Amino acid sequence: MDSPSARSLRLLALLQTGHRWTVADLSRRLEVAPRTVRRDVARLRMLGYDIQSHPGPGGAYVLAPSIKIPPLLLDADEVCALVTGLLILEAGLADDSATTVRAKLERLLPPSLRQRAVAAAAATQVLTATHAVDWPALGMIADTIAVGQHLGFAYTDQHGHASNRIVQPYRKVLRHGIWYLVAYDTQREDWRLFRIDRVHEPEPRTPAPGYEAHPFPDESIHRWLITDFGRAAQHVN
DNA sequence: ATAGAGGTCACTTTGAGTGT
DNA sequence: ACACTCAAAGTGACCTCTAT
Repeated sequence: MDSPSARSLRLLALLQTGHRWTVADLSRRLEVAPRTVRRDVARLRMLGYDIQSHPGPGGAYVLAPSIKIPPLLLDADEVCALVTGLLILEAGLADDSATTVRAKLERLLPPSLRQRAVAAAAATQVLTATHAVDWPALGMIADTIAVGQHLGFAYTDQHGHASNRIVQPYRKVLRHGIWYLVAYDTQREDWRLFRIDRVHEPEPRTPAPGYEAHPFPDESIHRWLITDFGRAAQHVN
């Protein structure tokens, strides 16, 4: 049996089809009693969704035709957590990408939750340094990690020395507003840490035939990042 | 007569708190 | 760690009222 939240999400998805749904139809589709369907409808209305009903013969539930709502169902605490997370990200970024995401989220939320999102944003101040983020590069790195490709790029180290690298990317890490790439350098045959803002012209590379990916030497990437990252970051490539 | 709205009650499930 | 208790929430059944 679905949890109440999961069932409400399914109910919302059914209503979004634009069809007129009787309680009997919905109770069959959701495999719950009609009374439970009505209670779920009431819950969605409390969240601000405009679900219209027509008493009497031929009556049915229908989502207000002017309302276009995505299948997004969050409670007030989850909205608060999500907004806070975006604010932390906003504070660490030099561009407005997280800000626009938060604006879109607010537009998608029903009124009562939108009020919570706005309140959470207005009441929160995050203090941190900001750094420019190369989103296309981050996206490309994520893709290459996901599909097991290598990454080729030009790199300028902290001393201004330029070099060309081909690496097996492992993780991108955000620390103090700076994005790093943890990767195995296939030419130097060792693990390296790269600042992504010093990476230029990254492009996916197909690994050589027979190449076997290097597993990260420590089974706990998280522990490594916590205990060794500070030292490693001081000697970043 | 049909169908949605909503109140009440009993039962079940779930999670927190407590004792051993 | 485990068992037990208890409160809260969810659910289904039954009912009455209202609108068509």
